[in-house]
Amino acid sequence: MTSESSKKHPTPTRRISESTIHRLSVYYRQLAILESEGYHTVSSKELAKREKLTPAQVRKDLSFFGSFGTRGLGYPTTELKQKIANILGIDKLWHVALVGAGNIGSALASYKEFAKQGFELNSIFDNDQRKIGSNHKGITISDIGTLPEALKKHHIEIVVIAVPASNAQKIADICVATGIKAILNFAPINLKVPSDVVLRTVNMSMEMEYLSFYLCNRHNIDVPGKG
Amino acid sequence: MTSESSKKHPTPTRRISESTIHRLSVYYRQLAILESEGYHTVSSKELAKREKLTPAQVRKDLSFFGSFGTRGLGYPTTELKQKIANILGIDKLWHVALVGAGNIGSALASYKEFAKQGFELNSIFDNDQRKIGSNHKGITISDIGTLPEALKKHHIEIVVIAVPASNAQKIADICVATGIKAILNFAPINLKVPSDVVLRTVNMSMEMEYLSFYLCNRHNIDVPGKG
DNA sequence: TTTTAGTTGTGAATGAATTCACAGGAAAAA
DNA sequence: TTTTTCCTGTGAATTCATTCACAACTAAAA
Repeated sequence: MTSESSKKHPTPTRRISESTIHRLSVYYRQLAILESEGYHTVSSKELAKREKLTPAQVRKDLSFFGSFGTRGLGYPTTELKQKIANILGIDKLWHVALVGAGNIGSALASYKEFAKQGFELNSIFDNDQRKIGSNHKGITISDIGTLPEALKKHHIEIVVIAVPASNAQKIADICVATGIKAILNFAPINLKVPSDVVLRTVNMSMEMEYLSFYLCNRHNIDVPGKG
Repeated sequence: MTSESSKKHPTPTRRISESTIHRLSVYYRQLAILESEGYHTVSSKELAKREKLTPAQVRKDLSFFGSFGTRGLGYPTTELKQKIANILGIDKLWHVALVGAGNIGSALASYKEFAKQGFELNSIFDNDQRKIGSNHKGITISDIGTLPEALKKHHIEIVVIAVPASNAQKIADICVATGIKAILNFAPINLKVPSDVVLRTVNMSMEMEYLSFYLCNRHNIDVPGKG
């Protein structure tokens, strides 16, 4: 961590929309590309063009967190990338545990993008005796019964749930009871967590259903994002 | 398909938001649960309570597509579920192809929820000679070079892309050229497709980044959905 | 030095999504 | 039959997100 990254960005006074946070992730990726292409600065216009957004949107999103640009010049590529990393909290290492070593869990354990962004997966849990003790990409699979103590011992901050829908709520409850405040859920079920715990659910069937709706309706109606 | 399901719902006259479509998927799942619990009717109040939404939101979402309820009574559970299936287009069989039989691709091929919702995965493609010809859950993995003709031959309507980011755009271009109008992308890259093709991208790193942002900021600011 | 071209940051205007509030209707109780 | 209770469907009001439009500033050219 550089001294740069530990400098705090101004605390936003207003509610930040989910869309804005999502776009910050998008800007971060595009800035990495611009950096690799040798650009030292980038304008909101160029950034917007590359992501099919409006320049005003880019500037407004960034303005919630501070003034990072120079009038007449644009934004310094590397510095802005670093600032966004700081805003998103990805300029530090997060300790992540994975629960469920089935099909999706195994795929996630092998997913290299996580590590690249500072998400360190160092614990995997399962309830299948045949899997417990075995090695997956250098990580030993632990008994799910040891989840509470292991979460504390390894200072886990984020739990990825990839167990069948029928077990997911039970796992979520254990995580919440152990003090976990962030859960990424792949089970196709609406988990209930307290309001101070942030939950993101990736439901692949629902993504397919969106595509299906569009295929059925694209001749009749406008669809968002399809100017 | 019943005669019920082929009856057309009224064409919406106004743009339907992504959020509304997403919530229709949510209602659909909750209606299946209510049905299994023996409820013949359900009020917008009850449906809202179970999904942490407002009753007005539920009624408004449904009203874009027609009048499905009875004043004083609520909505007929089974019938409404069927109507939503019809709106979403999941009361028919969709032909789906998967490109990429790596970690994520393999997990998706084994994902049972797809088949349950009428998404029939009947073709898998890869460029790895060791995988081509082998069997995955009863589906032979084909050479990616045969993609264009195979998409036509099997009447594929939806393509799931699960190849590395570096190859994803190339695959998307092939799909678009072959006439595919719906793509579900798992590669961590912003694919470019024409405006008449619907694209959904699932980027797991971005989901993690959202959690990270929340963990960093929950003490300072409001976060959407966390009243 | 002055002018011109370029770009940010932000209050105001606009547009979109959600919630309110109530007329209209259905069923059950009185 | 009449009254009461319940619930939908929807126009209006409100809240939230995006876009506009321009003052403020920078750099480079004249």
